[in-house]
Amino acid sequence: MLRLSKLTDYAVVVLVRLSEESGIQTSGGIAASTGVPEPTVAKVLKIMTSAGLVASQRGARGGYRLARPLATIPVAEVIIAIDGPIALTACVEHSTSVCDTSSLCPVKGRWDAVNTAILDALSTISLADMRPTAFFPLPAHHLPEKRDAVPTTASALTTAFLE
Amino acid sequence: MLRLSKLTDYAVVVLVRLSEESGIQTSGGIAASTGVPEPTVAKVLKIMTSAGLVASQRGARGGYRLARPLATIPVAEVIIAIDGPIALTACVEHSTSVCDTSSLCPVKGRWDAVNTAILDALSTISLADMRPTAFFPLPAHHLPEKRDAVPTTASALTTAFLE
DNA sequence: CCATTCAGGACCGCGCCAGTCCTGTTTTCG
DNA sequence: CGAAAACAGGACTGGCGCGGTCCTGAATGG
Ligand code: FES
Ligand code: FES
Repeated sequence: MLRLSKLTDYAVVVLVRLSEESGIQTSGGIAASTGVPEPTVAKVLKIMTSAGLVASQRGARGGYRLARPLATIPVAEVIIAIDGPIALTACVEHSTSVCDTSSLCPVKGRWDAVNTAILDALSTISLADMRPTAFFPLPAHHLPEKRDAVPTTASALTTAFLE
Repeated sequence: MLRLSKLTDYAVVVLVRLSEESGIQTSGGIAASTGVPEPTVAKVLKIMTSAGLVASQRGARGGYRLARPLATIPVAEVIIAIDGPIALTACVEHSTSVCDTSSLCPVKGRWDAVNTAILDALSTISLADMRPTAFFPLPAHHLPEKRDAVPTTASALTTAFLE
C-alpha cells in the first residue's frame, strides 16, 4: 500500500492549523476547528510535543503552540515522529528487525538506495509547502504574487502508474 | 513506518533471481535458491504474471521467465502490482477511499505533491539498479538541504534526469 | 482550593496482511 | 492415452498492528 498512518495525516492537519493562529491553542479548540475527534487531536499533540515540534503549556489557559516555523519542519520529520524511522523493508539499515533470508538474498542491501531516495523527497517538502495559499480555488483577497511552479509535475511516466 | 508489504520485498528478490538464469524456472526452484517459502513464491509469481511482468508456461517442464528486461521495470511498478496504486493518504487523487473531514481540512489536496515526489523517486529506480553490481544513477542526494525548498524540487531533479 | 489543561499511559476491537491450502486446467512425456 | 508436472485462481484463517478511547496523575492560574 505504501500508505502512512492516519495519525500522520492528522498531525499535518493539526500542525498547519496551529500555524494559522498566532496565540496558544487548546487541543479542544483545534479539534473543533478541524473536525478531528478531540481525543485523537490530543494524542497527536502529545506525540508532537515529545518530538519537539510543538511547545506545550500546562494548566488553566494552557495549550499548544508551534516550537518552530512551519517552513523548517519537513514532512519527513512528522512521519518519523509518529511512525518511527522510515524503513521500507526489513532489510534497510537502521531498521529494528532483521531479515532472515539475507544469506541467499540477491538484493541484499540494495533497498537502502530506494529508502534514501524517498527520505530525501520527504525531507525536501516542508509543512509550509502543504499550506494552501489560495492560488488554486477561489483566490483570496490578497494575491501577493503569481506563484510559479505549482507542483503539477505529473509526467506521462508517473501518471501511467497511477492506475 | 512507511513500510511496504513483505510480498513486495519477496517480489523484488524473485524477479532479480529470475533474471540471473536465462532459461525457464519453476516456482519451486526459485524457492529453493532464494530461501523464500514455496507457496509464497508461487503467490508472488502469480501476481507478477497477471501484472505482465513475467510470462508463464504451464504444464510439465513449465515455469516462469521475465517478460521484459530487468532494466525496464521500475520499482514502482512492482509495488503497484502487489499493493495497488501508491496513495500515501486517503486524500490523494486516484485513491479509492474518501476523506470525511475534507470540508474543514486545511491541507486539502496538498498531499498530491508529496505523493508525486515519491512516485517519481520510485519510478526512477529500476530493478536492474537493485542488483548488487549495478551502478545507481540517482542524482546527488546529500546536498545541503534547504528546508523551505519548493515542493517541485525532487520531481524536477528526477524528470530532468530522464531527458 | 478548584477548574482547567496537558502527560502518560493502558486498553480494546477491527481490519488487514501473511501464509497456507485446495481444486481446477494446461502441457509434456512415457 | 493416462499420469505426472506445473501453473491459475481462488478461499480461508490466525496474528497483530493501528485507530480510537479513556483514566489517572500533575501542573498552572485564579
Ligand atoms: S530480503 Fe532481506 S536482505 Fe534481501
Ligand atoms: S485530511 Fe482528507 S482532505 Fe485533508
